Amino acid sequence: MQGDTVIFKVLRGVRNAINFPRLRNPLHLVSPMDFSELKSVCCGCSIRELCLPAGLTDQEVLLLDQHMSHRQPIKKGESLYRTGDTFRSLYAVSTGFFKTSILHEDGRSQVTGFQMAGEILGLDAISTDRHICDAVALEDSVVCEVPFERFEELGQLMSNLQRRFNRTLSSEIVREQGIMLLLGSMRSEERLAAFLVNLAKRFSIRKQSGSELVLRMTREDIGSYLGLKLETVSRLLSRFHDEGLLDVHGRNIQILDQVGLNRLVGST
Amino acid sequence: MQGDTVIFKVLRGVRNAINFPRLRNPLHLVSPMDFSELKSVCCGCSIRELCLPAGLTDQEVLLLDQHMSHRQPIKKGESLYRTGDTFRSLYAVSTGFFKTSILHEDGRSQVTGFQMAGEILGLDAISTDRHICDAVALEDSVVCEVPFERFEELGQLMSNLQRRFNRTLSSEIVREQGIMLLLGSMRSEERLAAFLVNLAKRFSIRKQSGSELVLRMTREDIGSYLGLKLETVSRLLSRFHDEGLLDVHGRNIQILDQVGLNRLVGST
DNA sequence: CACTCAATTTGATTTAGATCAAAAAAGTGG
DNA sequence: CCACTTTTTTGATCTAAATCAAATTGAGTG
Repeated sequence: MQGDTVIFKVLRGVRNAINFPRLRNPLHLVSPMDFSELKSVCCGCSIRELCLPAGLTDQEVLLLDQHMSHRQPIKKGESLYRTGDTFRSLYAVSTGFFKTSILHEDGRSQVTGFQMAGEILGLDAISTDRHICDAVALEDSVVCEVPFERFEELGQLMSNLQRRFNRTLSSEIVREQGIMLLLGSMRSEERLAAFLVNLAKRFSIRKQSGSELVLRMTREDIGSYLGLKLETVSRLLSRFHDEGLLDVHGRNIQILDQVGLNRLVGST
Repeated sequence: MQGDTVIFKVLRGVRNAINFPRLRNPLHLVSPMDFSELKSVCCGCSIRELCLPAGLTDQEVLLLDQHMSHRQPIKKGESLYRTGDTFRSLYAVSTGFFKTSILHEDGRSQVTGFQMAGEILGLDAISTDRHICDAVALEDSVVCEVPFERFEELGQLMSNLQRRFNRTLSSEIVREQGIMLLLGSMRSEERLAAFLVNLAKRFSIRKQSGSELVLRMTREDIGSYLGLKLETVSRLLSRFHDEGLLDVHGRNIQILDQVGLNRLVGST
């Protein structure tokens, strides 16, 4: 294939250009390349800058690419991983929408996040080598698998990548702190408003409309995420609708008053 | 000083023994050593195994030591850092007790954690280079400052350290998920019971009594952390006392029925 | 030691959101 | 297209925890 030849050339360049320190076990670098693997997962990806490759040079991205597995499709409703599964890989959402939820012993469960294109799944599993939550696709999706052992080795080669990854992990800590604040000290309407504003922001960063939201999750999922019951979520949506903040048609929600919604989050 | 001489010898040994790859800028390794810095912060530390050096070899710990700043005392009530401060260092609690809290724009604040010996402060700041919470000492404490830039370089040298650090970050993510579960789907009594059980466990790991807790924080701090009002915390403590689960004398709390307390967390 | 200020406890009352219930709407598959 | 399940909405009622209020305890300071 023509494409592969080009990439091969560039790769040779990368090896020479990047002045990386020697690995203790550099076998995976000097072994003959498997061309079937050279799918250039990241290089042509439209959301590169929102994902793991963010901030890397083209050459570094190419090196990262080499260590990624194929893209993997996940059908709506399927689990990417489940609680207790041994952890081998992180997953970057390429397209689609996921939810993660933890299970409490007594059957209760709580949604801990919704992930869209560019966001990383599985960061929590690094600590114990086992997944501690379930990741379920809420629509037909595609993920990029990142075998973590290889990724850690690559981090040793590319300080740039490692630094970015430290930030990725730290950002997840910050995100969760935001939810702690939301769950611990906001009233129901503030929570829902914050949720919608956040969702809209993330959609618009991805070049999708920041006002026309198509929710992929049920009211129950939203409620679980926000520490509310589904009835409360439904009532609040109706109220926001009545107040002219939103236009609600089932899971299609249009934000009519961005400012008003933002005011709800910050105040009271 | 005699002590320094010994350490110096060992350090020479370390340099030769550890077969680390070359750094792009290895200046800080070959520059003449600053003996005043050689305090051996970690090596003799009793909580080494609970802290950043966990799992490192003696020689690796010595190398880490070389990159740490002095121990730094913090008086009760003082801030280690505040929201908005630029991030330069992580801090490992050596002795003492801290709380971290985030401030909402509208003045509301929420306690996001309590940190004791061996636990790391500042992980959330990596993402933005600014601290996003306040860290306040709840008793006279001592912290070990870990300049983060140097630490990242060291991570590039010692894959072992970097791997451990990835886990440290991931553990923090998991810890916060636990709190999300607590805030989102537990009733007040379960929250408080979970809090006490967790505190007791962490004390006992540190060779302190796992049943005689001396709380360093106010009822309001506890409430803020658990998403409850201080009156509720107080009432619950009184109730647990009446039910024979605890012996409560102000901030001195003795756990009388560990099993009963654990049952509260898991069930209902 | 007494004084002051902060923290804690306890009681009475209110309320936000949960729970229970039932109808309406939207998917889904044969 | 129809039968069937799941999801969503809306109403009536209940309750856990918040709020308001006041007394009590405790810690720190001149």
